[in-house]
Amino acid sequence: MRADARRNRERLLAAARAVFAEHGIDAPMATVARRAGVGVATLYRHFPTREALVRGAFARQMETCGRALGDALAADDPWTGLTHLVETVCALQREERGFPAAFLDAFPETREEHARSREQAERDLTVLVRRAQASGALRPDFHPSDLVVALVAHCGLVAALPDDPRASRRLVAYLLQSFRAAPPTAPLPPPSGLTLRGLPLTPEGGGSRTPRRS
Amino acid sequence: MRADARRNRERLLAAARAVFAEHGIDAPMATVARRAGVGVATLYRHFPTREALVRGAFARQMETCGRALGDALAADDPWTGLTHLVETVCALQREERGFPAAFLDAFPETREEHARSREQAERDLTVLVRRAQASGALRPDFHPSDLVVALVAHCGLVAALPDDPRASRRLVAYLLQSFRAAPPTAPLPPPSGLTLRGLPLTPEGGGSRTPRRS
DNA sequence: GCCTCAACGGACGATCTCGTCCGCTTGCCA
DNA sequence: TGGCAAGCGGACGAGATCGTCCGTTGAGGC
Repeated sequence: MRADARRNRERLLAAARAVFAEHGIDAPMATVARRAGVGVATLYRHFPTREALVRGAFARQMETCGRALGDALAADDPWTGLTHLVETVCALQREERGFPAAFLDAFPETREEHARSREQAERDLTVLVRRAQASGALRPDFHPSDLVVALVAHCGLVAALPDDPRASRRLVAYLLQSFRAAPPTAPLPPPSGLTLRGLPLTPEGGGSRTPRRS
Repeated sequence: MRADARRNRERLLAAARAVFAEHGIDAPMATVARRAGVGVATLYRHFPTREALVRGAFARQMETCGRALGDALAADDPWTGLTHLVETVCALQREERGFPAAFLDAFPETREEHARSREQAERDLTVLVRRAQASGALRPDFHPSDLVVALVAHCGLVAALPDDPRASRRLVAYLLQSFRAAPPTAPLPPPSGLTLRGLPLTPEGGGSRTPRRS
């Protein structure tokens, strides 16, 4: 790859993050190109689709999410691991503007290519949850899919209120406290059964569709 | 108003709900008109802006949300009232497809016209929270803005996963349990201080902007 | 230093959506 | 029943975005 091509690629990614943060991930491709100081053709040459650009722009964040699950499993105390996992992912969503939208966009459908690593992540999460329950810190009726529910809800919150880190922190605190085992609570409704499809808890986990808001 | 005009208006509202549910509230106006079996001009005559159409389509839901706060205040037990409030609003978001997006769209900025009734709602909510805390059921560090946080987060969840009522119910249950006063929990981060601006907890509360996703 | 081709840029046609304009239709009152 | 104005429909021009095509440029191997 020629030096100028590499340079332009980096410029495009930085411009994409800036533009997505400011105008949302539906911002015109031409805006990103202009911000990067290149022509549209160059943008399309490097990233043939908007999805490829989004994926490229937030690749680092996706990877961080992916590592977070591994770190959580490796932690001495499973509850601490789970807590760190939730806080890491939520902090990322809070801090990188366009990321929550990319995260949500990535969620609903993902190519089957990454099915293998997703299944692994799924198993890891199950193990983490079981261990945390066995340690007595996590409530016994917690279901792995509850983590997905929590992350998607938090994601929706920061997408709606990107200027309010306090709201995010507050929600995370409430959720983590309600996950904690406590003596006598009312039974929960049945778990949602959501899987990790597309959730970037695995390093490759990225999205494919570009759904409109519902 | 002529009979055919009234009929068309109703048709348009029904079509709008159907189309918004299926394609999101950004669906082309022409699609709504076609679904209603009328021309675009008729649509624009009845609803000059997309916002007016959205507002009209979900007016009943907005009103229900508005009443819910009054009902909560009137309830014998304030905790029961608060619980009903949250469950009513969340059930509405869960059941009417396009409503969560409309709700979120309505949120960030609202005309100052309704400032008065919003302030009233704000006061009502504060009273409700104080009463529930005095009764011992609501945790003392709960802040009225936490209700906004919870509703927006739930809204984001159902907007992202409109086909999964179980996820919604699960989140609501976790949140309500974490709001409940319990002996010894870690201190929460500072409250977000969000207000009810635009949240349709007051009968007139509707939105004005059409923000893109962030 | 020269030459070649990878890489560039921006114009352009296609597509989509918006909101208005204007001639026609029809409900309703006298 | 007749007339008229409220109401209707669809064509249309403006504006925005997409993604491609093609002539030009300059990076890097020799």
